[in-house]
Amino acid sequence: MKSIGEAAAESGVSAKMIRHYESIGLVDAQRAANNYRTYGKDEVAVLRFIRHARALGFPLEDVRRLLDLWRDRNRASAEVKRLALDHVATLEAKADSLRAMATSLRHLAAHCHGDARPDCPIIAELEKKD
Amino acid sequence: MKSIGEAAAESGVSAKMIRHYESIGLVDAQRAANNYRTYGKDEVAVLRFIRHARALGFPLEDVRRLLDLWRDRNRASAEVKRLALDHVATLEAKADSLRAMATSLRHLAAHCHGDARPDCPIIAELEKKD
DNA sequence: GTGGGGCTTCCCAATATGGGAAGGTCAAGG
DNA sequence: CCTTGACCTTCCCATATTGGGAAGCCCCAC
Repeated sequence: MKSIGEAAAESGVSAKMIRHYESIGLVDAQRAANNYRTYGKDEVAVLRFIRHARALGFPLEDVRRLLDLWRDRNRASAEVKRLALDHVATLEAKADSLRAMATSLRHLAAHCHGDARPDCPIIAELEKKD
Repeated sequence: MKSIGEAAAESGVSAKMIRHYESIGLVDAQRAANNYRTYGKDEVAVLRFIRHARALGFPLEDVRRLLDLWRDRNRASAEVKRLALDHVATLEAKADSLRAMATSLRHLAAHCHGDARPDCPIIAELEKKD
């Protein structure tokens, strides 16, 4: 049985986050006689799973569903796939939005002298009346 | 002189946000005898400026600097340009990060049957040991 | 038995936006 | 004159995720 520090080192999830995930019901922890949390291999595997899902940008509520599906041996892979593709759509929408901002701003900046003079199309765009 | 509701309608910034921007010192408001906030054309122009900057993804701290530069008639456009291009870099980094997640996940999903069977490469990836 | 490192809980911080309650103000209309 | 409704005020709370830090307990090594 590992302490929270060991579980953190093994799973790559900070102790702080492990406690947080427990507080929102994503992970379980046994308690030793001294009230310290203890973790077995299963819990560490859950933590690693969460870390991987987070690395793919899944919000914690999605992670919760993924964990449920993971534990469900009778899951339909269709459900996992739907969850994943919905998330992909969300990611791509956000990426598109950010890239659109970047492109607009880059165009504006391209026309800015960028010297000591005050006039600047970026500022001009921001102060437009529409 | 406009009320906060009128300033909101004219600027496209919600009354809630106008109050918030005031609380963090981005905007100023005069008070009428009844303690209601009042706004002139200048303040509405500031609010519009903020909305445009936010639409380009500038965080409020950047907006604060942009407002200072806007008000400074002796500004060097180089400063505005640097701020903008730094922000563009941030936006593109985030967009790239999101797109990388989307691409990985899309590849995983492409190999998922997506039927009633439980086995799924997405889940398999998440439970990997590394 | 003391020091240090790890553990506990609890509060606060950041981001930006909004919901909603409780109460003040004002104009219109019965 | 009084009510009603629309607008304003302030204050608290919520969202999502991660971290910093304090105060205090636990245990091992020296």
